[in-house]
Amino acid sequence: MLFSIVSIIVYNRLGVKKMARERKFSKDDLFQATEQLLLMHGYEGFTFSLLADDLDVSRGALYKYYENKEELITDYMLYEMEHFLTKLKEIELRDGFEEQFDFLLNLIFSYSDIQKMIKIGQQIPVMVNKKVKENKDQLDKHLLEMYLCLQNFLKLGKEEKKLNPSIPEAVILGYIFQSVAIPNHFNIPHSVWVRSIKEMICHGMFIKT
Amino acid sequence: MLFSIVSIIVYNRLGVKKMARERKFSKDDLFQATEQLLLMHGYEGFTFSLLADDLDVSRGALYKYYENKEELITDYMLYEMEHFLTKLKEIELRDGFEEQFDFLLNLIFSYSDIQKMIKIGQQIPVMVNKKVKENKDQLDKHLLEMYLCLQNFLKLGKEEKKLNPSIPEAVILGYIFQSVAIPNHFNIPHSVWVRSIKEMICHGMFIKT
DNA sequence: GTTTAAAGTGACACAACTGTCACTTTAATG
DNA sequence: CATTAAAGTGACAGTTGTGTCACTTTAAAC
Repeated sequence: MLFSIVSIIVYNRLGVKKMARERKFSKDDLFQATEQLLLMHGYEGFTFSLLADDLDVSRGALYKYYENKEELITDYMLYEMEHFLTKLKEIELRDGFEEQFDFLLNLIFSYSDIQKMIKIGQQIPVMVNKKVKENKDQLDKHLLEMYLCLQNFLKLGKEEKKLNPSIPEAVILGYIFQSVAIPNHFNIPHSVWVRSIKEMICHGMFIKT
Repeated sequence: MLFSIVSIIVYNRLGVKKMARERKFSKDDLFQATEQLLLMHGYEGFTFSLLADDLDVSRGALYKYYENKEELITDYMLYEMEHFLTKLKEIELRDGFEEQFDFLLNLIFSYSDIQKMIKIGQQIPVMVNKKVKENKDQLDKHLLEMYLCLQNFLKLGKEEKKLNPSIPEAVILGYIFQSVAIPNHFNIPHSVWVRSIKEMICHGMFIKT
């Protein structure tokens, strides 16, 4: 059973306000630690023991909120995805394709681990329990919503006669999202890096002829 | 201690030829299973138990060849990298930048998991034992060699006045390698997929003006 | 057939993670 | 100050993985 993790105020059977003992960690603490440990150890390497140590609570305490790690991880992903989607929808406020492209690229760079997280999400077995299945279904719904939003973005690019029509939309979107995963082994300054990435996405590696 | 895994013929102290019992699995069986399980479960999820089950031998038998999974994994990676490098060096036999680019892209698509494997390689702790450290050092040497080979490829592109000089080499190479990792969610046919990716890398998503 | 040495087995002790639960702590409420 | 209920704890049993080792199996060599 998942309890309200936001509000500490709860009500007993008679509807009388009661205050519980103060939490040792906030929802943000929990999700931040989850993210960090997931990226560090991967899905199979992530454990409640690691998480409990990181948050400085006992392992048992975590089971008050989640029955197992799948439930926690999908819940965290849902949280991240909802934040990302909220931001992404602001793209429609930008005028013109190139403005929207700039916006999208900056957004993706500020959520640069989303690609890794999607992969980790795919590793989670569906049949763990009902809650996990619900979370995964919800995540799929959000992914679809994201795709629809980005289709509008590409549609604008085509209307403005800027996009090469012979390249499938899926390739363009995949290419844009994948770009944040390119490892900057030589520590090229961030501004140069982003500018170069943008140039590659727009015009490729060849000299304009 | 790592024994010869290639030849079954061994010699005793007096130099007399002796034949050992036949192996239940070949080096290829071993590495193929290792690859598959690594890609499926990731570094931390990979275990000797899984591997032994997959090869249909006892766990104990594996310890005859490798002291631990780090030793096995780095050995497998070295093997893959050496194969890849051998193939890559054939790039110099191709005439002209565009020919070489075609060759490189095809090669990378045929080793499409190399990107994932490099990431997994980074997760292996260095200080496990001497053998692991040696393998990792050797891997680094091969990565450098690979980079040098690719620098020649880019140099040719610049000499032929085809490459945009304002884009850092690391970005171009990063893009080429990363492109195989773009997930083909909509199952676009392979030939269309590769052609589109190539078009993106060469000229970007914008219409040529 | 006997010898030899590698290949393979299964059991052991140890360590880590899981899920549960009775119990303690805390702080607001009455 | 007694009550309440959530927050948190630590111990327990169960499972899975680790590394080792004495032992058995195999097949060539003599």
